[in-house]
Amino acid sequence: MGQKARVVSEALYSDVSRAQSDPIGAPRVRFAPSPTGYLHVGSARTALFNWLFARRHRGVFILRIEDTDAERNREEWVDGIFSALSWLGLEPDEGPYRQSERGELYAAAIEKLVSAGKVYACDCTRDEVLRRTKQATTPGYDRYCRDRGLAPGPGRLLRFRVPDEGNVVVRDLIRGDVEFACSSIEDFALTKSTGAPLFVLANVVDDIEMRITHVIRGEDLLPSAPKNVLVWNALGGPELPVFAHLPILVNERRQKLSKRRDPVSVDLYRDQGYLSSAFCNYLALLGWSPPGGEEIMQIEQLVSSFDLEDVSHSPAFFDVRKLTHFNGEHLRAMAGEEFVSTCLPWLAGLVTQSRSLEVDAFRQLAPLVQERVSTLAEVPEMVGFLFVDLPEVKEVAWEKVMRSPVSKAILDAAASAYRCCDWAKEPIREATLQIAENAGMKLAKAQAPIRVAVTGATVGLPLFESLEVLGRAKTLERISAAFERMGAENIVLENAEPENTANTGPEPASGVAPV
RNA sequence: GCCCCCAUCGUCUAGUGGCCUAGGACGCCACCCUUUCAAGGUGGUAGCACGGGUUCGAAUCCCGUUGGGGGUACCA
Repeated sequence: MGQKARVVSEALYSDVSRAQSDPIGAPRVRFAPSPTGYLHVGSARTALFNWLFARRHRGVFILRIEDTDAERNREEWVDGIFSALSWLGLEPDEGPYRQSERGELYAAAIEKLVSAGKVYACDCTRDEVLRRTKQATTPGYDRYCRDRGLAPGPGRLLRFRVPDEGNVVVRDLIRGDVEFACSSIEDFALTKSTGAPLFVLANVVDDIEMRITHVIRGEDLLPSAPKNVLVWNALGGPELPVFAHLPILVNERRQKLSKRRDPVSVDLYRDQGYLSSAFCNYLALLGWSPPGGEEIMQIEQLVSSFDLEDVSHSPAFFDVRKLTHFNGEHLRAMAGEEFVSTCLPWLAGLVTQSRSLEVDAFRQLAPLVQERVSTLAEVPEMVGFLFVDLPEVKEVAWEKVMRSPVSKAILDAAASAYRCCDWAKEPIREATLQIAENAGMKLAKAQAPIRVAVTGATVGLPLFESLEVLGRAKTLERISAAFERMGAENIVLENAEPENTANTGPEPASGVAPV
């Protein structure tokens, strides 16, 4: 942050601290999305920063739907935004306001600007403007209608009369003062030719009316900030708001996240099993870093340490791998019961018999699941073996460990040992260890065929705990099913004696892969 | 084209002139732990875009270059 920015922010922060003891001066911020059907991750980050700032300084977080464009205004388009915000826990203190319901305000503002001569009517068609722009000296619109004295009316849009000289200074908490020469700003349109208000107008009218103190938004809006300032002053608004233009979020090609090729909908992450707390945590660290350095934080910690002056300047890449790591951390930080109830909806598709029985089985293994998953979506696969009659054995798993006489011998031994041992984790482990020793193998290697027979996979939850919860009957049933399949595949049983691999040729021992 | 913003490991970042031999986190690699897989622990990998200044001293301040990005609608 440059020297200028620091000076500016110090001045503003003294304002803020004054505001804390004076509710009338408390910061008022707004998140102002347009209806898009879903919440974009970049928008979510903007909403989060606004919300955090408001919470941190005991201010007010306002939600305003910028739906002045009638063609893009459908009710379901806003519902998606509401539900995503609510999932994230970013509930507004005021609103939602809808610009489509605030037409009188804009009409009054237009009236005011017209009578003050701040705007003028223009009846140029887009083609005409485009054609003339090419040889014009001014940027954009060539001011053709500026002095024609056209009366406002149907078919004529209203343009802002940008001063010929001077600069517009945008005070930005993150970037310092940004100056724009008036000569580089075109006479922009404030209304459509139908008279309908455009974004630049409605946005400023509402910010004034809602007494917004801090405009926190994406950097892509920085070029429109000088226009906002111009209109604000023309409207005779009170003290200008302070801007804070957040660095944008980019993809791996360093371009603004696009809905066409990047996964940008917040819903997508919710549906993939990410926790809103982890999502907010990760989003907060995109462009901001906590003074302490500790990255894994709950929402309350975010609120207590957040500040706009710690926001960085450069675009940030949305890295789903780091998000996933954060999610795992948040999952593991949950209380056991909370983790169980959070998982339940993800298990709904697996329920076969008695729900309470299955929930109970899941609850027993949940602590082991909890430290192994990084998204909720991984849960069903991990415990699926509990809820079926016979597991679906993955072919690669079968190929890898079951095509061996040694494996068949282990299953054979396990079948008899498991028939009589006490059915609990420890005795099962003891019995299995005995089998391994008899076969001259490590426990790690010997448990593999049992795991495949019982769960269908080479990796999974700790085996003996899994067997205990599964129950003796199902365990034996699965082992014998695997045993029979091996018979059908002409895998012969051999002695469970310790073998001398040097003499038995290349086949047997190497047939069991360590898993 | 014009206007504006930005520039530290692959990524997110700490760094506000000496504490920097540049710190942390994700990822990756190795080892430890271990009933598989994770988790956890330990260690490692890798960076100040370039060129000029200012200064006793620059990742840090200034200028320029280069590179990247955003904006440029009767969308928001």
